[in-house]
Amino acid sequence: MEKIRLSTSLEDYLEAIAELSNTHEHAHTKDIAERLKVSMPSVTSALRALAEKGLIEYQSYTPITLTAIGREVADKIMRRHRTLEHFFSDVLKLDRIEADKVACQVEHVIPDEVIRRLLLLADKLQQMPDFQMDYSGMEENALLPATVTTLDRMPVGKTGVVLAVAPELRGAKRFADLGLVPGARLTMEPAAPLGDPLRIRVKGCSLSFRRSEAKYISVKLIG
Amino acid sequence: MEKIRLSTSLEDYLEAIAELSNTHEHAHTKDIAERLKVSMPSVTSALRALAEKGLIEYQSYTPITLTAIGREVADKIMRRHRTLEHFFSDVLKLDRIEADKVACQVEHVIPDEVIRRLLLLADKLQQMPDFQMDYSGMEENALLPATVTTLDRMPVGKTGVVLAVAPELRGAKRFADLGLVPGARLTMEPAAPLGDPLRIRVKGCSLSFRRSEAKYISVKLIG
DNA sequence: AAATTAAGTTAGCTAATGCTAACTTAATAG
DNA sequence: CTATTAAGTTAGCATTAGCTAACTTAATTT
Repeated sequence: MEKIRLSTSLEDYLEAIAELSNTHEHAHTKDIAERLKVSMPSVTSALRALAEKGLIEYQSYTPITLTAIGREVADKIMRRHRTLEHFFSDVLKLDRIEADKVACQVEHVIPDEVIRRLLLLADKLQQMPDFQMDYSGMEENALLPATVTTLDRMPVGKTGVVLAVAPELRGAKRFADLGLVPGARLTMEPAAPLGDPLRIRVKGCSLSFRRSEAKYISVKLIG
Repeated sequence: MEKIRLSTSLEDYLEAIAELSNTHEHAHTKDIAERLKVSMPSVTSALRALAEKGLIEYQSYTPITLTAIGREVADKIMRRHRTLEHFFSDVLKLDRIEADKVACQVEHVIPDEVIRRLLLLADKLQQMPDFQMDYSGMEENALLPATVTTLDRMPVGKTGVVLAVAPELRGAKRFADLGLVPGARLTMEPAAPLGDPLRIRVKGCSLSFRRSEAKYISVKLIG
């Protein structure tokens, strides 16, 4: 089997066709257009493209049918979609509509392996009956809290947890040996007058960085 | 402040410029091209587009600078990126490079609210020292397991957990009252000869569906 | 300072995806 | 069995985003 590369939008069309041919007798141009919120001519050209790739049987003014391969590809797309939707709705507690919308976007760009892991995570969490997430807090319009930043932006006196040290940082290994590893807790110490060589405290020792170096270190603020 | 709508690719360019102007004196066309793996002329036209939107200061053959707004927008994009990267690398245990790559794709299509929830989830899990995920199992090339499907595709005799019942299903409420709610465990019973009215057992009672209706019910297979 | 090289730009092409307006086919209603 | 309407298509245009080839500007060598 050759690998069939579909663009985002062709994946959407194929998915819509598959779903419509489940519920209705045939997938109609108009229904596809409505579902994907595009014009009918856009659908027509998408159909031509899908037919060229052997995913659907298509001739003008004639009902559309999925080929065997088309069916297979569509199934996979739908499986991916449903898995993501499940994660968004059951783990992240988005409402159905939102979960569907996000899944619809993300499904085109996320590798299978990541989906597999999301599913495993969802499973695991579902098997822990005492696990309860509270996602409330300024709901809809919340600005993304600035909890994840880089070291150079961290205010003096604050404490954070190291998330990652970019390998591009010169001497990253050396710093790792000194305790600057993901998970380590660090505190920003009062800096030099100009604010450039900045100092942090990690596991008892005190390290100093140029501000330009500090950009390479991701930190999650605590408290 | 007017909301600035950036395309996926312009977001990438802006992000690259912001990162380069952190590490290097200025962001150079060539460096941007290399980082994003595009040709230099592509960069030039992107620069023009960004300048037009007031995000960068740009004149031919002259060093690029971010405007105040550009800086702000770039910061937000980078924050989103880092938060996703954090989730993928620390929760889903993807390696740095993969986490970065996936974040880079997903960041363009996922709403802030979802990112916020992912961050809250990551936090929570990090605060549970005994929580350990095992994502192993045919690593890289794993096909996505078909564990999430729809009811109509479920084999006879198998058991599954209801994930969701699409509101489009006629009589969804009635079924919910009978126990068909997310989380409920169900078993597929032997069906009629033609396979059409299919029967399932949920919490002691037995329900039957037309195959076309069953499409609306998402199920995760168990075992 | 002239010559050479590297960086950056312009011009002009292609492909994907969408649109509107105009046309053709098929379906439906008298 | 026409006449009308609805569905579907074609033609032609616009935008985004990328490319190569050719040119211009800036930087570097000698």
